[in-house]
Amino acid sequence: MKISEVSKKYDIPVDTLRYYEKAGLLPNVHKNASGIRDYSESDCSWVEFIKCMRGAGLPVEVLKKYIALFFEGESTLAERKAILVSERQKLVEKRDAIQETIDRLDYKISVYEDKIVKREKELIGNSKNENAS
Amino acid sequence: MKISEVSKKYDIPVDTLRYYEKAGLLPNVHKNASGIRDYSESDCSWVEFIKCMRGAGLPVEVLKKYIALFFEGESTLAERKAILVSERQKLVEKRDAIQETIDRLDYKISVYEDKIVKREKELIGNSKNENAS
DNA sequence: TCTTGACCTGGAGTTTACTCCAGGGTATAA
DNA sequence: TTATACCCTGGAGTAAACTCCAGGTCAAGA
Repeated sequence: MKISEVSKKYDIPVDTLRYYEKAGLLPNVHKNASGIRDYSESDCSWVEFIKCMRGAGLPVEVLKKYIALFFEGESTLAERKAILVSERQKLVEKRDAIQETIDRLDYKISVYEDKIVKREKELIGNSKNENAS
Repeated sequence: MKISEVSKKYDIPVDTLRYYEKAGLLPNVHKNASGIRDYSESDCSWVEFIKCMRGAGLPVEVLKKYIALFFEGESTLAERKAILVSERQKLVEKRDAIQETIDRLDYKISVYEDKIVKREKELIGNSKNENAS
């Protein structure tokens, strides 16, 4: 698969795909004789994984470390798991912080709705007065 | 309240508090004759609000706009509400993306646990063989 | 009076994650 | 065979949100 196809498939700019590779997130993308990338199925799975993780905000550095450990083999299983557990915990905290903010916004929005209705009523009242005077 | 007290109370660096002010998030912090900031109760409420919103990832620019509208008065109620609704929606999407990633990590972590247990068993097996030979 | 610590400003520097660009090679359709 | 579209690299540029620093003011305690 060529880079433009991967880009389209996962909706990631080609520059970003090259950047991820340079950063060490895609260590195994094969290049043909004239230097053009040819993404394998496995490369694509990694792209999809990276997209998901980046979408949740995991740092590129963390993904780089994880992926490097992955390609070191079985001896790194425990360390890889530790990374995932730690990042999972951070995501839970982030999700909860976001949820609290959503709840707070919900409340504020409902207050705004009340205020806006009230103000509209007042404006109608005023315009009636204007017409009457 | 002096800046260092606000900093301690909300766990926000003094430099960040000054930065927020410069960015327009705290338009009303009073300064005494010698130019030293004195945060009012109301300023503190804004600091707390900003901390919550920034913690969920709302951009400084958006907060700046919201706060500017707030100080313009009642005529901006609808516009302010629209900002909150729009940001709320983005947070919901973000929360859901994070939740999906958490779920995915949970699955991966459970797979890792299985693999690690399996590998430990094999290692014990090998060491038994070693002892026997 | 002197020193210490907290405060001030304007502006430069840092970090993260892209994003863009110049300059150049390659393949393929007309 | 020539134009067009796509690919490459290395490196510079950008955006957001801080974070740090130099150089200076000011109040209070020894």
